[in-house]
Amino acid sequence: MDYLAVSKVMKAISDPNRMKIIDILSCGSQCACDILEHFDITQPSLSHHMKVLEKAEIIAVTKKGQWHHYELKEAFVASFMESMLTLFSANEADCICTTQKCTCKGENNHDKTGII
Amino acid sequence: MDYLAVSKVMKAISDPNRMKIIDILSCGSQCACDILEHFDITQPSLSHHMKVLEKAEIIAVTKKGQWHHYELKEAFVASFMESMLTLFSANEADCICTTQKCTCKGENNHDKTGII
DNA sequence: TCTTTATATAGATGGTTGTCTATATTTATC
DNA sequence: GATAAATATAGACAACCATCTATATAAAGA
Repeated sequence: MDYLAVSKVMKAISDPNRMKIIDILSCGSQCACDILEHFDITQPSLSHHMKVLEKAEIIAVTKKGQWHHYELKEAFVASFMESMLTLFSANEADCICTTQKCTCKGENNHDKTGII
Repeated sequence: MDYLAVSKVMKAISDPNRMKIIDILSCGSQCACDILEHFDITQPSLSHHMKVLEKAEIIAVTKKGQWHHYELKEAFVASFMESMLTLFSANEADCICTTQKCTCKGENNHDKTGII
């Protein structure tokens, strides 16, 4: 698992305002000026947040005249949820506990023999 | 949805090293010294990371003698995955687009009439 | 072309964070 | 009790980040 890559995406999500933006966009696409009305931040601050989400490939933009319409990328949602499932699941096939040497002095759920 | 609360938990997860710790613990509980061997950081740095995860109620500790055994909290995994589903899903019943006033000049998926 | 509206960029700033070294605390063992 | 091992705490520091004000760009309409 590419921890750095996934953590970059998570950091993009884990700001309260950006999380709210995602929640808003989960209902359908909206332009920046509409999104802004849900917040108490300035327009440049929102612009910054949109850039962060865009760079993380969480949202996509389509420009119509002066309006920039943002939408939540379905592909992102699917791949992110799968990453979270992988992270929290004990998948012994490619688990870090089996692929990396484990010199446990304590307990380890993979080795009940106490040899390792 | 409590964006601040969820974002605090996400911030706790979204460090590459802490994410790796979670991945390790998803295989079963381990003590700090065993976890440390997977990393290139110092012991105090790991101790700091464990505190962050503990404070976010992502992991739990049981102390046996000098060893502190850490485990991933099942309750956290369940509630976190549910939060993510809520975040990404368009739940029109309590969606922010319907509960908050929306003065959209552009498009909005909840209102096809163009009145709002 | 001038004005208005929507969005982006530049630069500054205060706060947060991940890491380190050094040291303390706690527990087991000799 | 002295030593060793596991973990925690204190304090420092560089890097990052969310926000702001001020300004620029781009598109639409008068």
